[in-house]
Amino acid sequence: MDLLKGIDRVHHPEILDSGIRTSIKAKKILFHEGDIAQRCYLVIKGSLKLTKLNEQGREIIIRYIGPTELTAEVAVLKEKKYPATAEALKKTDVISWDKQTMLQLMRKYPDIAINMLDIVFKRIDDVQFRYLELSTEPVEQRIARTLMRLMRQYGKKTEEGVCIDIPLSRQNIADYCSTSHYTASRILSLWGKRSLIISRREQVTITKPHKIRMIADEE
Amino acid sequence: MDLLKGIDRVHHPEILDSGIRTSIKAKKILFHEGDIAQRCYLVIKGSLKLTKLNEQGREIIIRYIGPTELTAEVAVLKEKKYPATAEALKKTDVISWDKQTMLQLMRKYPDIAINMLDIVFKRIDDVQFRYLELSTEPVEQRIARTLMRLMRQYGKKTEEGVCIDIPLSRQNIADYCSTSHYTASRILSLWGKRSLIISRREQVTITKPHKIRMIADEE
DNA sequence: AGCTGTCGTTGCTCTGGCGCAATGATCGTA
DNA sequence: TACGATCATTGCGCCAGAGCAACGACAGCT
Repeated sequence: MDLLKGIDRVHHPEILDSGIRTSIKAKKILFHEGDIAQRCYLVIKGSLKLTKLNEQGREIIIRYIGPTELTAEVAVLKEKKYPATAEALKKTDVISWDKQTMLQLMRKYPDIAINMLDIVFKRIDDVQFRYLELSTEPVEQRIARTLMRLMRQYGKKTEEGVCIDIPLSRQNIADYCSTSHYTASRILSLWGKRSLIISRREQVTITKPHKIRMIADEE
Repeated sequence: MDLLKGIDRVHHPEILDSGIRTSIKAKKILFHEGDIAQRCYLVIKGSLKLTKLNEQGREIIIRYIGPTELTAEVAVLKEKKYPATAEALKKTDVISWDKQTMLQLMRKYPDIAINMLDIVFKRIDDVQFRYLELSTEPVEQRIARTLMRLMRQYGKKTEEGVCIDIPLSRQNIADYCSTSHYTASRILSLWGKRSLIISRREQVTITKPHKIRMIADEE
């Protein structure tokens, strides 16, 4: 639990209970880009997709958010807008806090504030790195890196390989690494033929992680 | 002064004096990407260029940092690395604080912590927006937006127009909006012929800001 | 003044990847 | 089980922009 790192387990219930537990149905929107940020959210179960739209209505995926991850931290400050839209991929449980409650918590447990800073810095690092990637790496490499990222976040071992356990269309992959669904499809189907992955409708299983990693050229 | 917003002027000297004032010569490096972050910096006079390198050694510019702006906030947390390299464009004066001092300050003046959060959230917003831009807008538009940004940050009124008052080569512009210096040169020289700008060696003056703004297509 | 090195410009070529169109595969629903 | 809707695949043409090469302009140094 990123937010509670370093805090004695005894206090966890108090902290979590001070928020409101809600459940969002699959494909429902939790908050919209541009709305005034009222609450920040911790995902307990399920998954969110965080996206932004440009003026022409093209969607890009900022990231996926799974259990134990926090989002909309910006809600702790006043008069801020949500910088992106969050949509539930499946039935998703979250705990949310409004500004006052979260600030009180941070005052009582300063580690929460530190952890939040830590989360936020990691976020910056992440976007900046992906920005660098987008500037300088070709699509194939970006897709490979995206699969590696998703594998680490959502990978489930199966007898076929590591399955990325969220609904993941070619369009989603394209939106996540800024390409077209045509290109995403072409590359995935190529990798499928080479047996690096098994690709089904809205689902990818990685059978040769090391090979994908080589294409990603990490480090 | 972003960092001191909302804090009584009486306390400013104490806060600023608790840091160390240093001067960096033009073209000298203040900190390197990847080094352990020891201090965070407030620019008083002059300017910094913040860059990242990819594996192949290609440079991208994250942003320029001018007076009253803060950088390397990440240094308040332990064991963090500088996420980018900062180089002085000209002789630049900064005030810097180490982790302990800054944390003490934040404890004594909680507004500093709030302001820092605010700065950091603005940073995320910024990168995410530029990421969206890079994904979806053509080069010409990105260059126009970059010029608008630099104009707001470094614009000086002259009789010719608004001059961007930092050394700014075509290569710099290219690194800032992820294109090649060839393309940057072609576009700037086109705009020069249309008298939207006056472009000299390492210097750009915008004579028709509204036209550039139209190309940037802001809002 | 002349030399050297950096920066800027521009014609040319080449290609990564976009987007259309057509088709096939699979899902949910009645 | 049949049908519409969404998702995936692939051949094809096209073009924005990268990169090379060659040259010009200007700055700083001796």
